[in-house]
Amino acid sequence: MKGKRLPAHGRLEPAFRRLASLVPLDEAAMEALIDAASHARQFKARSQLLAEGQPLRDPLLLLKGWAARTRVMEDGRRQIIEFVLPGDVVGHGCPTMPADAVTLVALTPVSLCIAPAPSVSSQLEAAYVHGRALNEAYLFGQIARLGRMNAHERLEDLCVELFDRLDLAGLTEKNGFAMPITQEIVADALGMTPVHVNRMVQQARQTRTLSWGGGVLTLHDADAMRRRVGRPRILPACMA
Amino acid sequence: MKGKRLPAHGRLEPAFRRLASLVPLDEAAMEALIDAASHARQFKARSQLLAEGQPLRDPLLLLKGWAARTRVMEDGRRQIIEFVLPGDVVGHGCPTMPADAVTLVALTPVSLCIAPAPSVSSQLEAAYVHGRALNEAYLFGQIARLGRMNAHERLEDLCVELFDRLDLAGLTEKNGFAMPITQEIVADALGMTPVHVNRMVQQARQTRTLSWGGGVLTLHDADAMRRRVGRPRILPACMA
DNA sequence: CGATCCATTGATTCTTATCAAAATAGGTGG
DNA sequence: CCACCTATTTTGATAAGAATCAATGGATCG
Repeated sequence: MKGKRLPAHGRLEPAFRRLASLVPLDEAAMEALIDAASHARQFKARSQLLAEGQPLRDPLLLLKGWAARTRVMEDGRRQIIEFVLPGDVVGHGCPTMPADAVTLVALTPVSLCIAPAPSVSSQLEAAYVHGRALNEAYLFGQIARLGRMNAHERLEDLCVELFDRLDLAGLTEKNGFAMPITQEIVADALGMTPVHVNRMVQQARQTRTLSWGGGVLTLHDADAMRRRVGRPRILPACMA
Repeated sequence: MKGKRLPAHGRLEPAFRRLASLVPLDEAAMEALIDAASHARQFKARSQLLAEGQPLRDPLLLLKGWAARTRVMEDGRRQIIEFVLPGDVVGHGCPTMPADAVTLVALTPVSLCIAPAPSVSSQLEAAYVHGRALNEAYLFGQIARLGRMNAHERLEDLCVELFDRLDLAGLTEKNGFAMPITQEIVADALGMTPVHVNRMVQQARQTRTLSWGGGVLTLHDADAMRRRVGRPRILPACMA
């Protein structure tokens, strides 16, 4: 397969585009990705992609749709640990260590494939490393959000994180992006009740901070918001 | 150096003992650890061990004392992302990616050394992998704690986590352990105010759930507590 | 002995959860 | 295209949980 046959960067599959944003990928990497994607599997929303504590043979690459790692308590309280977006790799950590007590669920219809082995290209490996580092940073962000921000700040902070993450995959347009999840799911991520999320959304709409409707979320001033939540944009090293 | 010269398991340096709990270590690993520890550096409480975003040449191994990764907001709010305890390795992630916006600070006087390269022994490498996996699980635990538990549960959950983690390093006695940090620091970890932490501690004392005083924390029934917080004990794979 | 840090207590306010219900949107089959 | 069903969003009223403000008491350490 020749380079000519690869799609132009602007039209890349979002998941590939995100990886290529982290580290420019060579042809070997692209071919491996395209091959892996050709064996992708589809899952319905709400399907459990990975059971709690299930050991993971191969790391998975999310191609399309949104997923989340969640933890559910006995009484039903649910916490989303992290969102998994197109281009994210899950299960890089430790194949032998199923201690996580965390489940991977599809939040929307999802397309998944096995992540090509890092050995096919050093660029691909570097992209994985950077991806892991970014995801760790997002985890830290989630902790700070839950621990030290109020409801209003949490919502803004999450919106900015989602925007920045989706932007790496080319899944944003100007100041907005497709937001395929419900307020209830946002509540599960932010450690709040759906009712309160709704109130915060109302408030943000009134202050013209954001619009959210019809499955599209728009940040009216992403930079101002980023400043307000004290979160410098998290970028991979190669773009800093 | 011969095996005979190695200290008996029961008298191992806690940091080594923790690593050895994850994966039994061979002589090469032990020697590398002992050698690394001989170049350890001491730091005072509150010293900043790693500045925000500073790239990390070599991963560090904490030998003695407690540290924490923290994030501080502009207005002074502080969140402890995770505690770093003896035997924990910091900076394994991604040497090239300083996007973290997280700082490593000593909570007590601390002794640190450069973690021996995993290449010295496959057992050591495996121990690192398991250590990373455990630490990721602790991170997830922290998120669920902050997102979905009330103040009382958070305190209990953290106590159980600390107990289990210290136990791996042999730093517990029966049901208790040395607790070298203040309620204010616990508050920073639990996303609460020091005042409220204090109230929860009072309450836990009255219900004879725990004792905390004179730098020692005792869990009167760790298993019951573990059940109450719905947290199966997190163990490395080799001990499950 | 003063100074400082930490733990503790009380009074009050603010935030967020909870409960209940109405309105809206989306999807399906007729 | 409509009627209907279900999921989601929205609104209101109230209660619980945690923060805030303000002090006091107890240690410990030069």
